[in-house]
Amino acid sequence: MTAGNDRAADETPTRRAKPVRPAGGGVQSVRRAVAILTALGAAEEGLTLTEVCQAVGLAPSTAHRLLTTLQDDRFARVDPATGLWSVGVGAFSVGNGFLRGRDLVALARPDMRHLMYDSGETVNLAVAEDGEAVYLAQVECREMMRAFARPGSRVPLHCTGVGKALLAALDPVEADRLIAAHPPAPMTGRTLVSPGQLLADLNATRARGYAIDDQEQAVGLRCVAAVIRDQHGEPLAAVSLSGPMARITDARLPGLGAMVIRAAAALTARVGGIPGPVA
Amino acid sequence: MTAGNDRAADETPTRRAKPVRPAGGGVQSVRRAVAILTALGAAEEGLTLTEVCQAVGLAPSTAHRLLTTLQDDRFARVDPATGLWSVGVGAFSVGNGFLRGRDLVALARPDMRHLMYDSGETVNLAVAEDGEAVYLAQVECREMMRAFARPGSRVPLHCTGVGKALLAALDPVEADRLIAAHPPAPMTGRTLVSPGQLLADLNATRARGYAIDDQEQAVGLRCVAAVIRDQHGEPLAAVSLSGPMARITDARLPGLGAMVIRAAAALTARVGGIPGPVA
DNA sequence: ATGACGCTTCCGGATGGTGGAAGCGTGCTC
DNA sequence: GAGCACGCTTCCACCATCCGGAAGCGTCAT
Repeated sequence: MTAGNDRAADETPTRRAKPVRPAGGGVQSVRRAVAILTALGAAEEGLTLTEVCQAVGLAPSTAHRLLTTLQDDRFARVDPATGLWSVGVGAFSVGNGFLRGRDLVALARPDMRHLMYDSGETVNLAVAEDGEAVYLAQVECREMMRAFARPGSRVPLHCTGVGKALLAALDPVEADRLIAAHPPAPMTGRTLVSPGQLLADLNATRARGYAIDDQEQAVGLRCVAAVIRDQHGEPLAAVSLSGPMARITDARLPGLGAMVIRAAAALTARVGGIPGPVA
Repeated sequence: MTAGNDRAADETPTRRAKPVRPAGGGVQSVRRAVAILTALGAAEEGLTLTEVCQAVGLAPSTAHRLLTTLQDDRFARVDPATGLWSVGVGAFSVGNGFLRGRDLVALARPDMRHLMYDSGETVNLAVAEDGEAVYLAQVECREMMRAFARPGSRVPLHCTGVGKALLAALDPVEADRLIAAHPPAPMTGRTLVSPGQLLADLNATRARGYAIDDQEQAVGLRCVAAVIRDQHGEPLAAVSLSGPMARITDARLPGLGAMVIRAAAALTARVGGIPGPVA
């Protein structure tokens, strides 16, 4: 929306030199509260009041008032001993409401567990959202060394198993648009950064039925992934198996790929989807 | 929700009576935004603007402005087709930050102490790990004779209150797998060793809401236990009350069971969990 | 014991929020 | 197909609400 901030003549010389809205019309205090929550959510261990102030650029009194307001609703909490603020249960409960409506996660969980038992590797479920993949759920394996992806965290599409599985299942023009909008950034030395390489890999993915991420996101991490489709045959989500190079060997790839394809097919059926019009 | 909107028909002639802000002790718009998010999170399928207004008692324009502000930060989202508002990815991502630093032991301690005072018996907290139960924390009662479980120690699932509470809450195939992997060993003359007995007891546990260990782990030791669930409704941990036969009499069992159920429910809420899909 | 730092509370001022009303757009009914 | 009704969205003037400087207080380190 065009921020119509130019209506008031603004002739007044003593006017604030901050006429432009940071990001358009909104409710300032709500926006600030959200920024604070986001900062808290990104923090590893919790933040002191001063750190919150630095993170969002607010006066201590303002930040404190917002924090205590959030605290009243359990959206934020403070450890009295350390004075560290962190995300509260309320935000967690509400955030999990995001998964409601499409009970994908609830439906997927049993299949994910079975897949974890069959393969012995960590299973992830992710959806595409705004040109990135968002992890929705994870079933961790019991190995000492295992991949960890926090539900809710975002990763690029071009360098992850789930991302490439989703991209490969999209309409090509849509995929091109997404790739153009989010230029592939190199994460490791093996990341596919040129559109040509990436498109070739997506073709291979389609042919093979599952995507392979061979240390393209993180060194030493491999995964395989397959797509779950909705009732129109369009990609809805992706499941992946991920683990260290030491366990996900070349020899195991076809077997793991078959497992993840089978699980994705089961999930597609479970959500009432149909296999896509395969080329 | 009795939306206590008292704006109309107030006694306020023209002047606020300078209250001690019984409920206004925060930032109004933030509080309202949080209320909206909570309403969205509780909704099964999403809410129309009008429903949001009714839920939180706001004017449509105000609710709309708050919603669009939240939408800018991805805390809320609207389906253009249906006009239904729901919780956005941003809230999901941020909310999951709660899991970092969700220290089950620290969160549980107050409730455990409370439970110990109410019951007069020793309280234990345990999680399932690799087919066994691991004690995480204990609040000891002040009786001379009391059960002792060292935090960190492992016990079998089949013969302990916490273990059976956890088993009973698991997916049946999962429970079967665990029982098969860890064949029930007899600890006392009363230990349930046959799978049939054990499964029957797990059914009884589910029906009753709490597990009973009647000298199945150690002679003279009885306990009751109930399960704590995570955000998916899956078992996360269990709390138990344990003591000598002399004090944990048949007559007290139902009362103690109710207490342990109540404590487990409180803990489930505290960790952002939801009650499981009851059978 | 003294200082320094950071958290919390308070308060006047004016910025930013509020909600009534008008303006659409859409989906029904007739 | 026309009209209607409902609900979403934008606009605007008023003023309640929120902002942030400053003072007060507790805690920790020197």
